[in-house]
Amino acid sequence: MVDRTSGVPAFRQVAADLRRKIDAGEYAPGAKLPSERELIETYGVSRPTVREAVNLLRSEGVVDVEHGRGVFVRPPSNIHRLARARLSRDARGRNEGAFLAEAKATGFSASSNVKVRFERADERAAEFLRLDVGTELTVRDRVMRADGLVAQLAVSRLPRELTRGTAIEKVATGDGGTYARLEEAGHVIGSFAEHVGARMPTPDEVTLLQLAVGVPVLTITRVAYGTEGRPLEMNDIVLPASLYQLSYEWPAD
Amino acid sequence: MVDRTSGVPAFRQVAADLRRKIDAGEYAPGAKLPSERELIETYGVSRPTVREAVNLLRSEGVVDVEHGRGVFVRPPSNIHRLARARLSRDARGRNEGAFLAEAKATGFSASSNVKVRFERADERAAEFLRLDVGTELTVRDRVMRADGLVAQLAVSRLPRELTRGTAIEKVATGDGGTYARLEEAGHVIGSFAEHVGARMPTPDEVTLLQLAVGVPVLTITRVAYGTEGRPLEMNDIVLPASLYQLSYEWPAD
DNA sequence: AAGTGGTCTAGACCACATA
DNA sequence: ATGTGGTCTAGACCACTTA
Repeated sequence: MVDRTSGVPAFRQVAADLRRKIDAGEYAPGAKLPSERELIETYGVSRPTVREAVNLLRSEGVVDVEHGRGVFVRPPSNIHRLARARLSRDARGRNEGAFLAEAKATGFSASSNVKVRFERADERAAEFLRLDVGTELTVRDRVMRADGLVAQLAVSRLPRELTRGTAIEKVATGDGGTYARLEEAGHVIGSFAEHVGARMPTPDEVTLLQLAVGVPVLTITRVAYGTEGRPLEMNDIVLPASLYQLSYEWPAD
Repeated sequence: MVDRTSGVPAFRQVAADLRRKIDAGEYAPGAKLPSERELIETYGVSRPTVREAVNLLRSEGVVDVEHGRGVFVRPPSNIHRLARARLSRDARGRNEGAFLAEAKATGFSASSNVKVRFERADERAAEFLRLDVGTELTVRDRVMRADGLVAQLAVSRLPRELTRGTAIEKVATGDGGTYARLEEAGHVIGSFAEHVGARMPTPDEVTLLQLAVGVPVLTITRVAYGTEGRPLEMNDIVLPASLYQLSYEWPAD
């Protein structure tokens, strides 16, 4: 039963009590919570109030709701660690690119859908690639799947000048991927930078990545530089935060 | 007005229409959306339906709601870039530690509250620090503020063996912070690793970090290793994803 | 005082999952 | 067929902000 004199809204009291029971293990991961009708009885509140409480837990990523089945404690998902080694020349030598390298390493069957298009650099692209706004870019738009589930979105942009006549402008870039083709064309990669952030997904991303409510996305903007420091490629990557962790290591200096 | 025959729920249609108008610039960042009573008229739906639509936008981080004032398009916030240089020996030499280094660099006045305690290593800490479960740890629990606003939470754990008799067990560690004291005690730092993820905040974090609805947190687990590769410290850092971006760069190999 | 969002109720009907 | 969540209504009263 909720305390009507405390000043704390009823739906927050219900949510807090359920959260406490989940944390205490009273409802284990994967377990079903009482139905909305039962919670109405238990706490003495109306259905909209119960639903507001459940929605709060949902947006916190604590529970999953399945229509017709019930409300379940969200089990922790297996986190894939992406290490910078995924971008090493060795990894490129062995297969098709960073994503497929990782997938093979973790025993996943992987595939990816690619669309290639050309566009003019906007302000952001121009800054990362150190070009003038309006410079022609080759854009590779990829949806990557592991075991049939969509796992990442990636939009790669390169100055078109670097990609003319290479397989980078084809859908299939061949073994070692874009970076291998760049190096064959004489643009050896000297260094990488990654800028990592997180935000809530757009509705499009929710659909494409099949995201549950309350799951943010990690965003990575990766820039590949040539040996003289010239930016060769920028890659905007979006991945479900529930599935990935990014690992970086470096010597102290 | 909503289309009752489309099969798309009314509150989603309202949310989609408002989102479209925001994206199109019809409501600029910071602008006030029509009041709930106005939206009821515009779309021909009940108040709970309007509120459900607004809640959806809120959980996406698109709008902020202010009681008694209205609903506003959330303006983009200034993103601080945290680069790995924040952990360099140079930065330590100049000031009190990684967080204060960053704050000074960006012109913020910064402060931090620290609590020191001792506890036994749980399974996770034991794995990161390569110790046996139950080993005694020194734990430094920090709340860091920039210009009075809470900006990050950090929980640092070290084998107590390394901290006995040092200022690391005091609230004030002195110039250069924990890492400087570790090196003075003969434990020179050889490398760092950071494991980055994101998730929705717990209710406690929402309070401490004064987070708006729809803002995820970035989580960093940083491990500092000695020159022989021994883990010296692990640091669990939580920061609002709306305020920070993490940058890493490394030479191609 | 007037306008805004915050909370809550008591229902109704629909859609999905399972037996 | 039954139980589950999904959507929606038409109110009511409260709390905060601004004038």
